[in-house]
Amino acid sequence: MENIADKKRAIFESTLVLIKEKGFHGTPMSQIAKNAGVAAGTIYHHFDSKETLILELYTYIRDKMLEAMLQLDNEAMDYKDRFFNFWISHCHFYVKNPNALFFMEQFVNSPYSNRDPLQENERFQNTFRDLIKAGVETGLLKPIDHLILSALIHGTIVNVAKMHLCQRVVIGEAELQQIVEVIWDGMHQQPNGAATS
Amino acid sequence: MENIADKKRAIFESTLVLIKEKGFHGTPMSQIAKNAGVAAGTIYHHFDSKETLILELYTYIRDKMLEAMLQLDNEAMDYKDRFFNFWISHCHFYVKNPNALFFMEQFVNSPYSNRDPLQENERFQNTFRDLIKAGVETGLLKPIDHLILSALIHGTIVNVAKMHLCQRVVIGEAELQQIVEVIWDGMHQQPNGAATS
Amino acid sequence: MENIADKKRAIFESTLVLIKEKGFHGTPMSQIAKNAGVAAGTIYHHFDSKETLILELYTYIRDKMLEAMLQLDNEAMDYKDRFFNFWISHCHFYVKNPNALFFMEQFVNSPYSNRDPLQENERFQNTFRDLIKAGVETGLLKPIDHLILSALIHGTIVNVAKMHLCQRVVIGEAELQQIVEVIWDGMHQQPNGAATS
Amino acid sequence: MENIADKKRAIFESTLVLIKEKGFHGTPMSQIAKNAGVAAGTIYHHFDSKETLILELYTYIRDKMLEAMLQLDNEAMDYKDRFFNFWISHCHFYVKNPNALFFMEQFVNSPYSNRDPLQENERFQNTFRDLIKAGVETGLLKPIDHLILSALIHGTIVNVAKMHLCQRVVIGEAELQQIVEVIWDGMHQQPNGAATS
DNA sequence: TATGAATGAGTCTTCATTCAT
DNA sequence: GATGAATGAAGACTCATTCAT
Repeated sequence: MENIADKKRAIFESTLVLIKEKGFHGTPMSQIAKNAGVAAGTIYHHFDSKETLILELYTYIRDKMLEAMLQLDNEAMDYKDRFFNFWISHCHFYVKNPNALFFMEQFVNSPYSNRDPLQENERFQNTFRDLIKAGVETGLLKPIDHLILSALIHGTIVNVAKMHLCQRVVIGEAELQQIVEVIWDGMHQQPNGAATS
Repeated sequence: MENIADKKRAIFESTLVLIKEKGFHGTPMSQIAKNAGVAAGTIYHHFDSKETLILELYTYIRDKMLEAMLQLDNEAMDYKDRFFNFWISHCHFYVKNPNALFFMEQFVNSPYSNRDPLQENERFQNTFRDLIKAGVETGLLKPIDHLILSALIHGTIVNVAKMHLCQRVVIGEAELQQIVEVIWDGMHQQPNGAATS
Repeated sequence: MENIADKKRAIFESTLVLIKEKGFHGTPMSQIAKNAGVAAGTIYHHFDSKETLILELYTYIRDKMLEAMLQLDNEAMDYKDRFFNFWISHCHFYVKNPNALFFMEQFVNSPYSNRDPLQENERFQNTFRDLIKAGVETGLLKPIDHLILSALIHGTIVNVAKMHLCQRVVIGEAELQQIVEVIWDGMHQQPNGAATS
Repeated sequence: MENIADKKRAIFESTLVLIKEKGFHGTPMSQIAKNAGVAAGTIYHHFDSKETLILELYTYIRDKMLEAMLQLDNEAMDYKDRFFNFWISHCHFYVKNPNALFFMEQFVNSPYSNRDPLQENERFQNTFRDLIKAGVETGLLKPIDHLILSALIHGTIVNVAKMHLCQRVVIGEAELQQIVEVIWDGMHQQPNGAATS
């Protein structure tokens, strides 16, 4: 039976919607249950506590995100294309899943994230990190600690997605392309090693 | 009286510390009061509710941040220097006020920020926006919607500051310089109008 | 089928163990089921409710206790020996079945026992009462209401067994003998009718 | 102000009544609060949790009991009189405070009592123990471990009080006197050292 | 009969807010 | 204004019981 997985998914999605609207605190388990179409007690057959639910929801989203991002990726592709792909598909994911974006942002800035074992998630981190590292090692990206480059990339993705979702600017495919160009131009290293001044 | 302002400040700082540690939900008014050295009821002489307190705290921090950022700014300076200054002093502010960073990040991603009239804050936004707009208009920055550029800049500042505070990379003045260079290189438009490819 | 009786017994024993450790309240039906090796719903094929289960468990234990106590009894024996036997075998039962002791003590002091029809149990009461009554009637015991004498006897048995189980004193066979001697000396009536002063 | 102590007392008494009627489990904090004339939350200003409340209630009762028992005691009195006094005033206390009796009996047989530090209560234990020890040392009582004698005494007190309260026998002052006589006769040692056989 | 996932009423507990002093 | 005890609504969580399989 797919039932169990289905029920968990229903609870995840219900939680996601409510947390986006009301925040962690503003989202009672009773309402999560109601919106998921189950009884309050049922949640506790699948998750030990509200905290566990949120922690697992985090992992669930990371997995979905990774899947979405790998769909277009291909190690045989040109580095720059892979770089662009990554940035854009990550951004797309957030734009298409705004609840996920707001959840993630609340999560990483909340005390929950400190308690997270962060191991499952490493699969996501690793994939991303390897791409950046490779760029630095092959000299395509400037010689800067890959963690810093990641921070820069991730920061831009999230903020651009948020700006889009807040409807403050229209950001179509053309704009996205233009934006990644900016990121790339900043991180890219000229073949002769001379970064633009 | 300075007393009132002092008491408000004490409440603000107490709130800031607790929210960084425990999050909005994990921070009861009673504890804010205790850490601020006042009685629980006293907070309600200064703030209508917990929500008001948090909303005002947001403004309080924006003001402090603006003040910090304007200290080194000077309209007579070279554009690139002003740009660098802005980025770096903003980042410095967060690094020196980690509680403020974590508060702001929780705030902007919470349902609180949706209710914020966003008017007070415009002072901050305006100052920043004008700089970016000027860059675009004078052709020093690529011709991209200034809101997008702001998003990119802000995203990088916040994420670099977080990475620094999480102690995952050592980020000294040299690294900061190097990082803004990346941002600048990405946004800067070559005099001849040809952006790097 | 022996199966049904076996299953009931398994449920009884599981309940007994858990109630000793956790008390009535701390013992969920689900755990009783798990420790008994059956499903939660199965219990309800054998008992109408948790209350019924506990009420029947009470009877189950009374029966086991009576059986244990009658094993050494024999109407042909000397009265004093029967008296000693009763006291000691009752105490032995509790010492060998500490779970039963703790269950009974919780039970008789709980609101459950008020609802108990107390009929089944009379078999136990009767056997015991008859012995005491006979003692009074034959003048071997002091002329005191047999219910009072029973209370005295039962109170000493239970408390001595508890003291033993709490490991606060070592109580071997010699001590037991000495203790019943005390009880007997107190209740026994001198042939000449003069009770000790 | 006596207010705080008064409020605690009101909560204690409310708890006592309800626990006698409904048991630990059947007594919700909300009802304790209502019967005590306070709000549910108020209880938590005085007690950390339901468990703490019950633990403190235990101590509260021990104290009241000790006080009642010492009222008639006097070291200058004849040993036998003190012994009788102790037994009877203890029994009286239970008869006059049936709620206390049922609470104590539930308590000592529940998992709560295992967590009790049992230190405060030692005052009670010590007073009682000293009396018994003195009896053994002076040869007035049979040479049996004082813990065993205590168990016998306490067991009889509690069970006689219960029998009285269950209305199964009328136990007046004359009967009480007669009963302690039984206990005394059992434990007392003949001057010539020959216990009755 | 046996199962065990699902139910939802009921519990303990927290905490924003009030108000008499 | 300041205090902090009191309030009680609301939330997380438990568990006896049911019922479709």
